[in-house]
Amino acid sequence: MSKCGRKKYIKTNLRQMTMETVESQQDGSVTDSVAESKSAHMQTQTGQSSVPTLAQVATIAETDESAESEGVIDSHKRREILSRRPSYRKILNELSSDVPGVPKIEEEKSEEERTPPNIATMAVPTSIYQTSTGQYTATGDMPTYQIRAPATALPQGVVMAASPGSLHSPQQLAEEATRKRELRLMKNREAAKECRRRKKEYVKCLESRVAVLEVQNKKLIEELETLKDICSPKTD
DNA sequence: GGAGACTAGCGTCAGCATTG
DNA sequence: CAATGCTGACGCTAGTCTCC
Repeated sequence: MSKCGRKKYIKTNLRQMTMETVESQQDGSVTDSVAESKSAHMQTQTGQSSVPTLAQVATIAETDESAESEGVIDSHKRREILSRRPSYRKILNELSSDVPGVPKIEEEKSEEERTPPNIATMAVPTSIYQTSTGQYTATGDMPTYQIRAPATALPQGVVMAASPGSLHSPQQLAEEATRKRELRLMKNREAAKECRRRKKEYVKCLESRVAVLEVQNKKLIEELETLKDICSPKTD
């Protein structure tokens, strides 16, 4: 980032942080979801609790209006509240079982089988659209993009170490630790990309579903009006 | 045209879930 | 039960928009 951008960023965040601080100081309870999530995350930094989802945060904000602080919630209940929701893949697949036309997010395995290794493929963004009959249709370019990290694509300088038993010196151990870290970071990087892709797909799917339901709702309302007219003809 | 606001996307960390 | 996967949150960067 340029220095200008960096400055902008800091300023923006300072403003947000200030506002959050003011809010939390004003009423003693956190109403801002962002502030809530941030504070929750801070707790995780100190090893206190897990991170709530946005929806969960909203729920917490709603249900805990009367509660003065988190201390009121006993640890078990809080754990339930903060429990993790299923992955986007699961949610979308459950969704797809309700609505036959909704495309499933494909399993990792099949993606790998489909995509030759060492090849990064790019496709135009997935378009999930509805047909005139209200069915969801997924175009053929379902995998929005896939940048597969080839098995041999370890970062430069990262060498496949020998088995742990053959490591002797502290230096070797340090190198092994570094290598593991690099590997983990690389995998996590890819996982994060994939996760974001799925999330976008999931959101698109939900948006499509909303569109379909809105159309259906409109049609039903019109049908109802028609039936009303038929059943109660005007008496002039 | 410059400054600030807004947005999208990325890398990383942390912690729960899943798997072997 | 350790290793791995998944995902929310955070910090950051870069691009675009809007206002002056």
